[in-house]
Amino acid sequence: MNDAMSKRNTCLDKPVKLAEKPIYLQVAYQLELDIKLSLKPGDLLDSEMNLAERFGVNRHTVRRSIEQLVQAGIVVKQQGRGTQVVSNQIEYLLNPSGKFTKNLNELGKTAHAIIVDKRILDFKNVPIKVQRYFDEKTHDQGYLAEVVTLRFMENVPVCLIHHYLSLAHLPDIHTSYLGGSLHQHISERFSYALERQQINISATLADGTESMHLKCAVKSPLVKLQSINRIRGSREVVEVSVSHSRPDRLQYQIDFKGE
Amino acid sequence: MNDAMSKRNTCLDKPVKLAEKPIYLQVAYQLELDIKLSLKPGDLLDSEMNLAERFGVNRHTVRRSIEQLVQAGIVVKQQGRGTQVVSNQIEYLLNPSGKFTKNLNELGKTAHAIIVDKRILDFKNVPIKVQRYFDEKTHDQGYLAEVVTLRFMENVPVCLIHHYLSLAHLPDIHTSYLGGSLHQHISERFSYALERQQINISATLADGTESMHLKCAVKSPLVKLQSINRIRGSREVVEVSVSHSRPDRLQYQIDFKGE
DNA sequence: AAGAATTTGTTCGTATGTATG
DNA sequence: CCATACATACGAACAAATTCT
Repeated sequence: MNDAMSKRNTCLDKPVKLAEKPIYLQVAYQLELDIKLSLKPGDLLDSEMNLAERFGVNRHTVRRSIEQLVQAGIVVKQQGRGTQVVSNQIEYLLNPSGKFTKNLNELGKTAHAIIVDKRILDFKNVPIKVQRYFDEKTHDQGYLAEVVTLRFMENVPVCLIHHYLSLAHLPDIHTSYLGGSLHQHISERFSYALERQQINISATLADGTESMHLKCAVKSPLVKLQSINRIRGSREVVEVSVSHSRPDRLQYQIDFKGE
Repeated sequence: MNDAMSKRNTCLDKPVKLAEKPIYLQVAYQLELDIKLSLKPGDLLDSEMNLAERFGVNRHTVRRSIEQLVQAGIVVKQQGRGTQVVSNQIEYLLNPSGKFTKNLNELGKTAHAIIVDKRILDFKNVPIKVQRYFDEKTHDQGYLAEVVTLRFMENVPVCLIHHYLSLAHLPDIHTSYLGGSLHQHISERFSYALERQQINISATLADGTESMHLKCAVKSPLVKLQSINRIRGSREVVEVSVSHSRPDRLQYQIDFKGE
């Protein structure tokens, strides 16, 4: 890496138009190689200071390199702890019981969710695509709760979800739900077992908010799933959720019978 | 913004635990406000140096603030020129009226399809994600047929599909299939009834080829579905297909039982 | 349980390279 | 050629979160 720095020497006679890539990209490339060759998911990278010393560059430069890897979904950082190699894409099976957290925990993955935002929405301000799934009664009442959650797997944000919830069925959901598994909370507090009725599949580009939460680049592709959840055995739609997830981190899967 | 900096003063007597956000975020917020209030798309921001002076912070700090705006898609930077407010984001248009809803169970059975390309592939050149689903026997044989089809609905191209087909089971598929429903052709010619075993869901950005065939912009989001097809009742995988479809034209849907 | 050590996060400063007009 | 503006890189110091002792 020191070759790169020689560029800064003030030798007048050398018309070196090296046109090399910036150091931080070279370091990022080398780090990525190191990770592939000698590190497993979950391993911690060497500290920024050590890496800086090893590559003979400033700590800022290393930080910028690592930032590239974060953007690429290869590592995650945590203050006070370190920089951790992330496991490969995780496969997630779509089935009628939409219990995200539970399903993943059963896969042996640590999963959790935090609340990013919540509010009460006038029904008229609910996206039309969502409105259509709620029935007249709810429509008359005029309000829905919107809860935005961010879901993590192994401390990596993978999925930003807008939940639209019927206040008729779940009166204080926007205050009582404080994170974790939403469906479990609903089941415990309201004794409703929810089940998926339908899922719509689409794709979008990450906007500013999504890129911020999901730690991905603006305009990177996201899988968009809209799922309709109703009370088991009934036709009453209680929740419509719209999720945006990073395809590089989360691979949805559908299995057809036979299993 | 200078209040923020007073935090660094070494006044021992003030236990100010301001708990404020980092300066770069405060500056970013203020900049965003400025842009909304007094700048039009296309306008250039003040230079980093001026902004640094105005906010009383280091230029690095301003750079980091602006970086936030870049990530959020609010501005773009150009070396030697300046930082420009971006024209109102071109909203990705979901065309509600002209959208086709398609159930995944019917995928691959559509009638109108044309062949874009076909060839025999050495197994080693098959994408790894596809390779893994074919068993040893096919692997030994060493070749797969790749057929690329473009599917239309109402004369609009909606879906570009790469079919990877086992030549062991479908010896002359690459010459005998001439368009139309692929699964029907396979059923008629080889008496194999295919059934879908699994679907993987992802999202990508349209590349040159895809945008050409699908008549969409390069880098527009596409739904990517990989489906694994085997002979009904057996475990033998005969076809793996990877489809890219326009979410504005084609809405996939999964229904869970109860239907 | 308290404190030290470690690691990432933020901010300042300075210098030089490179693209634009 | 020159002035301007962004890009890269170095150094130093302290803050904040986590882990270890």
